[in-house]
Amino acid sequence: MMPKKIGFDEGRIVPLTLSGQVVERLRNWILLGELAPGEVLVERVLSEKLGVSRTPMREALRLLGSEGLIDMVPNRRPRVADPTLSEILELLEVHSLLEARGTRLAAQNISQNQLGELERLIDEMENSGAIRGQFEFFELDMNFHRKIVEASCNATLIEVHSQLNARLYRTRFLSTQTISNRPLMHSQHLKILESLQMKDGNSAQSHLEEHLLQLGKNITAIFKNDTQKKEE
Amino acid sequence: MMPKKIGFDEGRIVPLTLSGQVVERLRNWILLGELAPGEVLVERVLSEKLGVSRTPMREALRLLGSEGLIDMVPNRRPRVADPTLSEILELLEVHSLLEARGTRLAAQNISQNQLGELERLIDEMENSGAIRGQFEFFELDMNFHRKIVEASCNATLIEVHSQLNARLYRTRFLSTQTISNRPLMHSQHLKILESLQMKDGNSAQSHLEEHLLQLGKNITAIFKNDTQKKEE
DNA sequence: TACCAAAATTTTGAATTTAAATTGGGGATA
DNA sequence: TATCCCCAATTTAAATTCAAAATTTTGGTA
Repeated sequence: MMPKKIGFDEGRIVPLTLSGQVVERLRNWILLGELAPGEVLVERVLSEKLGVSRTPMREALRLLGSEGLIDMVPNRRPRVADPTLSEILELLEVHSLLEARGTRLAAQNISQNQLGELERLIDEMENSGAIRGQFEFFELDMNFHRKIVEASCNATLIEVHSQLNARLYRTRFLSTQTISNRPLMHSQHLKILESLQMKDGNSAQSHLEEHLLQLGKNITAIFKNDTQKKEE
Repeated sequence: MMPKKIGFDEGRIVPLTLSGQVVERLRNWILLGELAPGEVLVERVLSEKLGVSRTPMREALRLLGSEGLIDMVPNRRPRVADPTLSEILELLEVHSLLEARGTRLAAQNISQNQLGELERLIDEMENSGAIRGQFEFFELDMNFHRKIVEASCNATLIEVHSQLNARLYRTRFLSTQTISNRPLMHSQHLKILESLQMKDGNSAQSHLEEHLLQLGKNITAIFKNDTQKKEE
C-alpha cells in the first residue's frame, strides 16, 4: 500500500527506521528554514506531505521536541522552536564551553589525517569566497568546527555539542550570511589549526574562545537588527 | 520578555500526558535499579504491567532512548543502558565541565534564599549520617549539586546537566553507597558554600572541580571492584 | 461594531489492528 | 559432527480507528 521507497534496503549496517527518516527530513527542513521558526506543524498535514502515517510522524516530532528544535505541548499543535535572544545566548554559552573543551582535547588526540582535513577546509573556505555562495562557505565553517570536536574522541561531548549546534544552526547561518568578516575568521581558523598542529591544547582553546566570542557579538547584532525589521 | 511569543500562554498548567507519566515511572525504575543495566525490555510486557497500551509505551521508550538511558536499535528489543567505564568517564567529564561552569555562574546569580537551602542541605547531610540510610544522604547530596546548577539561571545548562546526571545517577549512587568518605565531602561542600556566599565564582568553581575529581576516582575504584566480582 | 457564549470543526492522544523484521530451533547435507 | 538454510514463533514498526481535548466559527446581544 505504501510506496515506502524513501531509503535503500541495503541498510544492513543500520536499518534506518521510517520515523528515523522522517526525523532527518524534518530536521533539515527546520535547519534550512523551509519550516520557519514559530510555524505551527499539523501532524496529519505533514505526514500526508511525506507519505507516511501519523505514527512515525508523531515519533519524529517528539524526538525533535526532545532535541529542542520543536516546542511540544500536550494537546497542542507543535511549533518550530523560535528562541529569544537571551535563550540563544544561553545556548551559545554552553555550546562554546563544550567546543572549547573539545578543542583542547582534540589537541591531544587529533591525527595527521584529521589535521589535513582541517587544512583543506580552510583552503576551500578561502577559495570559495568569490566563486561560490555564502551557504557553501557556511557549511565549510560548520564542518571545520564539527571535525575539531570530533577529534576530541569524547562521544558524549560530540553528541551534546552536535545537538546544541542544531539549535543554533539557523542563527549561525544568519550570522555568516550578513556579516562576512572573512579575513578575521580566516586568521582565527589558521591560529586554531596551528595550535592543534603543535599539540598545544591551551592555545587552541583560547584561540577558539576568541573566535566564538566574535560569533556571540555577531549574533546579538543580527538579532537586534532582525527584530527591528519585524516591528516596521 | 520578548513580545514575539504571543499566543503561548506561559503560566498554563500543562496536562501530563500518559506517555509522559510512563516516562517518569520508567526513568525512576531505571535510576533506582529496579530495571537493571543491560536488562531487555519488552514493549508488550511493560505496557501490560503499567496498564497502558503499547503506543504511549513506545513513545516513552524512544524518549528515554534519546536521553541515553535506554539503548534503542530498530527492530530489536530495547535494553537498559549499561555503559562501560570509559563511557562513564566521558560522561563524567562533560557533566563536571557543565557543573563547574554552573557553579561559577551561580556565584553571580544565587539568591539569599537559595543559599539558605544549600546550608540546610549540608546540615541535613551531616545529621543524617548516623540516623538515616545511605540513600537519604545520597539524595541530599544530589539535591545540593542540582540546586547549585539551578542557581546559574542558564536554562540550557540546567537541562543538559540534568540529563547527563540521570545517565550517571546509578554510578553516583553506588559511589556514595560503598565509599563513604563523608568528612571530606562535608568539608568540600562547606568550602563551595562559603565561596558562593562570598560571590567568588572562581573559588567556588575550583572547589567544586576538586570535589568532582574525587568522585571520578571513587567511580573508577567502584567500577573495577564491581567487574572483578562479576568475573568470580 | 465589539464582545461573549455555544456549536461545529479540527487536531491530538491512545487503542487496536496489520505488516514486517528478527530470533531461535530443527533438519538436511557435506 | 558441524554447518548452513529454512520455517515458525516472537517482537517491533507502521497504519488505522476511536475518543477526548482544543480551536475556530457562528450566532446572538448589548
